[in-house]
This record gives sequence, structure tokens and C-alpha cells, in this order.
Amino acid sequence: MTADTTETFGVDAAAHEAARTTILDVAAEVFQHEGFNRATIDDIAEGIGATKGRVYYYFRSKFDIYLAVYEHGMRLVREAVEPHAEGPGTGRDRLIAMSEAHAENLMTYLSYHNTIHQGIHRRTTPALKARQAQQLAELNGIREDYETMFRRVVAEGMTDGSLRDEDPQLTARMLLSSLNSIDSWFHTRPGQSTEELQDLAARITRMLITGLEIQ
Amino acid sequence: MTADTTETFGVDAAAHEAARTTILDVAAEVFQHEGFNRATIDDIAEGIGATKGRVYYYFRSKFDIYLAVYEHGMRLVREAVEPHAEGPGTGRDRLIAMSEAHAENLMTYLSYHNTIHQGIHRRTTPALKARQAQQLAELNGIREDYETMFRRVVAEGMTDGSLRDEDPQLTARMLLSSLNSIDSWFHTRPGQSTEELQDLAARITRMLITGLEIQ
DNA sequence: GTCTATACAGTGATAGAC
DNA sequence: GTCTATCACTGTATAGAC
Repeated sequence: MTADTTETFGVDAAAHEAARTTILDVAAEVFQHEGFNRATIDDIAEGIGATKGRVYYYFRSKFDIYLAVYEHGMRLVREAVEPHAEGPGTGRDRLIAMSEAHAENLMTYLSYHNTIHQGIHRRTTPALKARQAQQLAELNGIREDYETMFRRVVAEGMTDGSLRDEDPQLTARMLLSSLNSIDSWFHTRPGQSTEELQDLAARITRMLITGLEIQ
Repeated sequence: MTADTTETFGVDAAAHEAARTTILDVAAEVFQHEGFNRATIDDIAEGIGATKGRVYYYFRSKFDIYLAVYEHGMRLVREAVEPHAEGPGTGRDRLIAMSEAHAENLMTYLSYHNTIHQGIHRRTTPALKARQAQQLAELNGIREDYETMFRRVVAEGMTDGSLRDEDPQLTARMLLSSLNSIDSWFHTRPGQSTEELQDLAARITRMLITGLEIQ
């Protein structure tokens, strides 16, 4: 195999990946606005200016599209948040940084997060194939690891005295589900800047970590 | 019309209402576990030990069942929470009482709340009839009024100095969506007592109002 | 690669017997 | 009132032309 064929192969692969991502972006939007079940492949195809045929060329099934949205969304948020979990600060400081990054990522990639949170974990029509069930289990595992990371930092904060002593699992779960609940009311506005999102994320994080009371 | 016929009419009406409530309880469970769209009328019928015929005798359509679940769930939570909105305490004190009552009600009637939060507000198959659209708008209005009540108490707490000054709308919305996010992870366990639920509701409320930090 | 045409299954809703 | 039987329709997925 020559360098030329390798390069050609790489270009094709990149184009293929770009086409997939385009479909994912549209699919996440459709899933967000219609819900996974109501969303039709025709809707997604229309969103990319094509027909079913193209969608089914890149994805084997509707559920596989959901899995790909799930995977992509989790990668985006992990890349944004995980770096903040380590570092010199107290548990509280790191938890604030993680929460702000999580909230900002959620508002930025709202449709991906919204789709993930729809939780298509029950029986679909028809029963999941073994391959799909395994991939879904892997993704749910990644999500659990992500929550475990929060739990670990919470526990460290309780040990170093920066956070009040409570059940770390309940605390982390409540913090994350509260952050995720943003997608039940947040709407993307046309002219919103990154700074606005960061400010909103910081205010929300302050509510959750510091509380609503006068200090 | 004699007293006898009135009484008979009342008994029939009560029996009719009881039959409807039985269906609603089962439907809320099915909607919770399968999602509104995946849930079939056959599933609901099986849950009450009957066939479709009985379900369609009491409800005109699947969407009407959803509306009835929505209405019933909202009535339950309003009856539990609204009394705490008035009273002599500070805004903070009343907000805590309301939040605890809301959380406990949510865990007690988990399937109703979960169904409400699925938000079937988009196009369903086929398009909503005018009657259904109007009832849905009314129910969404009731939900907005419910949130407005929280926002009012939040604003009073900021005025009386018991709560930190922030946007009351954002604060109330975040508090309510955080409380509602409980239904994304809470699972009813067989032997759980009312006291356990109240304790959990109190701890969660403390996290949200007082925060996670050392005071 | 992308399209059109179609098979196929699942399910909401109705009709009519009992 | 509750059932059985059936219709009508939607939407996933596939086959094959281009």
C-alpha cells in the first residue's frame, strides 16, 4: 500500500466522518424537539436535505443514530469537564469548576444532552440486537464513570473540609441531575455569546454549591 | 328527581370515577416505564386485567389518558404544597416547607410526576383536536401558575433578607427543575416508609436551599 | 452514494356481539 | 360495561435502479 492510497483512504474516511457528524447534529436537533420515538428518519433526512437512503447509508438503524449521538455528546462533555477534576484546589473549588464547565457544555450542545437525557434504555421496537445492547451498556458505563468522578471530588471536598458532610453519592447525583435539569427550560437564543453562557453557568453553579441563602 | 335517584346517580358516578382512577394509576406506571409513545393501550389494559374495550369506554383516546394523568398529578402536588406558600415565616422558611412537600409528593406519586415531565407538548400522531389542545394549554397554565407561586415566595425571601439577591425567575425555575430531576434517578423501594421519604426530601431540600458548603 | 418504491409490523381506534 | 375482531394508518427498514 503506497502513501497515495493511504492518503486517499484518509480523505475518504474524513469525508465519511464529516457526513456522519452532519447527520448526528441534525438528528440530535430532531430528537430534542420531537422526542426519539416521534422523530422519524424522514425528519432527519429532510434536515440534511436528502431522503432516507442517505441516512441509511451512514447508519444501520434509528437506534444506532441515537447511540452515536449519545457517544458524541458524552465525549464532548468529558473533554470539557475531566481536566477540572484534578488540580491543586479544594474539593469545593474543583467541583465548582467542573459544574460550570458541565453547565456551559450542556447549554452549548443542548440537543445532544437533551437526547442523552431522554434515556432510551427500555425495550425499543423491536428488541435490541446484541450488538446494540452491548454498546448501550458501554455508554451507560461511561456515564456512570462520569458521575463517579463527581462523587470522588465531592468526597474529597468533604474530607478536606470544604464541603459539608453528607452522603457523597446522593450529593453528586443530586448535583448532576440538577445541572442536567437545565435542559428542561433552557432555550438557545440567536444572539447569545459564550460569555453570556459562562455567566449563566456560573450563577447556576453558585446556586447549587453555595445555596440560595444569605451567607 | 327524588333523593333515591340522586343517590343512585352519585354511587354510579363514584364507581365511574374509581374505575377511571384505577386506569390512571396503571397508565401513569406504564407511561413512566415505557414512555408515552412506546406505551400501548394494550399495555394499560393488561395492567388493569382487561382489554382495550374497557379503556376506550372510560377514555376517548390515549392522549386523553395522558391529559387526565397530568391533571391528577398536578392536583395532588398543588394540594400538598400550596398551603405552605402562605404563613408567617420568612420567604426562606416557606420555600423550604414547599420544597420538602414537593419532593415528598414527587417520590410518593413518582409515576404521575414522571409522566408530566415527559412533556408531550409537541405534535402527536395525528394532530391534536381543538378540545385536547385547549385542555393541554390549561394544564400548562396551571403548571406555570405553580411555578409563579414559587417565584413569588422566592422574591419575598429576597425582600425580607432571608434569601440572597438573584433573579427570582431563574432561582425559582432552577429550584423546581432541580427538585423535579429527582425522578431521573429515584426508584421506589418496596419497604420505604413515609418517614424515610420525608427525611430524604429534607436532605435534598437542604442541599438546594442551604447549598453544599460548610456554613 | 443517493435515490424511489415497497414490504412489513405495530398500534390507535372503531364496530358490533354479548 | 366489556369483550373480540378488524380496519386504517404510520413509519422502520430493505431492495434495487441510477
